[in-house]
Amino acid sequence: MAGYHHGNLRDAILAGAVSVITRDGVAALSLRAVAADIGVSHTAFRRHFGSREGVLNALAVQGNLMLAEQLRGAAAAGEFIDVGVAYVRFALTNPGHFAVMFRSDLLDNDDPELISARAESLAPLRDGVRTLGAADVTAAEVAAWGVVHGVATLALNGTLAGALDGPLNARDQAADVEALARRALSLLQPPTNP
Amino acid sequence: MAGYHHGNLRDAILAGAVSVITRDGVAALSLRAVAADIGVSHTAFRRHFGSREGVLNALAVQGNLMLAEQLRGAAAAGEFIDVGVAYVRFALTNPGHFAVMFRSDLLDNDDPELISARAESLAPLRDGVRTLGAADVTAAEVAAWGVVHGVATLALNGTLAGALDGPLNARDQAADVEALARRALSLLQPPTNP
DNA sequence: CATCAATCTTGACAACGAAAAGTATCCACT
DNA sequence: AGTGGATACTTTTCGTTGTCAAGATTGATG
Repeated sequence: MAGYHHGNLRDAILAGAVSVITRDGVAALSLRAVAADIGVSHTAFRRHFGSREGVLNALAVQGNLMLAEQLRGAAAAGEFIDVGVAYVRFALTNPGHFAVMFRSDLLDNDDPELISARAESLAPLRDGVRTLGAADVTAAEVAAWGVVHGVATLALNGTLAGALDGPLNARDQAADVEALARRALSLLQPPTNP
Repeated sequence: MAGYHHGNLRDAILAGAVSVITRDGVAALSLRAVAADIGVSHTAFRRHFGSREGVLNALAVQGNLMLAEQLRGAAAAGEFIDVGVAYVRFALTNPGHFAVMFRSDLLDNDDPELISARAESLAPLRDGVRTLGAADVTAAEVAAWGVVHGVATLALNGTLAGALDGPLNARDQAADVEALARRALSLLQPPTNP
């Protein structure tokens, strides 16, 4: 298995890249370092991804497909608010992927695979919002997506933990953020008196 | 004025960097290119900023101070929802700054100047939320900040325009996003029947 | 067992951020 | 007026990075 042909270099490179990005951010990603870790030459990735942008695109596609699956699962098991919480949970659980998925300045946004994967991941959230029966559907979609994306982003870059005094005290921060997201999302639901 | 001493190199570098980041993103920022544009050597910035991280920190501080001013102005002239819209407007008007302000992986987050500037920019938003009189104040803060930050982020990376079919048709996109943010924020206000 | 395409390596290149050491200009003090 | 020192910028060098062209190795197919 350790010969000239790696056998599963594509996945190995993606996994290595995710690990680095999770730890140090995408700016610190060195494909040469990842390759050295795996034990291949510094240009081995080019056959599979073409360029650095290709690696990030593959990561973004993979992340969107993973997110889509999570959201579909949450939609099947619960209601709208669970889909929103699942969005935040995905971001906190897969920070390496999430850090790349929306960085259009680092990606080839015309890649059909990426476009398709993005549509797939967004669909469950939009469907969930529809069940709210809001008067302004577009506004509700934007509000829901905005809240979960904003909370996820702010939590990941540490701003949320730094700014809010009370509930975010390091230990089990992921669970706290999820709970916070749930409380925030519930404000979007029309007060339950029909 | 065009001698050995530039006179205002610090501001010139910041302006040049903002321009590049606005056009091509922070990953494409080359301090050497900025220096060449200005007409100084490629290490001239080190006296003023120390390192590349120093430049980005200065940009983040500047951005937060600008944002704080905008939000204070909106708070003085309007109510909570105007503060939220001003947040989105700032992001769309100053994408170069906004792209750096929350990138903790690129910044020295222990910089006292940055910490102070961040607190200053966040205060008006938190104060505005308080006027809503929500039962769960923390949830309202997170929801409000999350919505405006999420909408701004999604709009800036093009995801919002790509995903929503209706209202975002390129032309005058900034105004459209602002209007959308206002509609989304209004969902956070308890329906006006006391 | 001979090809041949797929996969990985080698070597070279330009661009980048960082660092050390040097040079020019300005300012304060006499 | 002139001089000493601090401030602002330059030059040179270094290690690292992504990219590219060309070559070496392997496994599958006939």
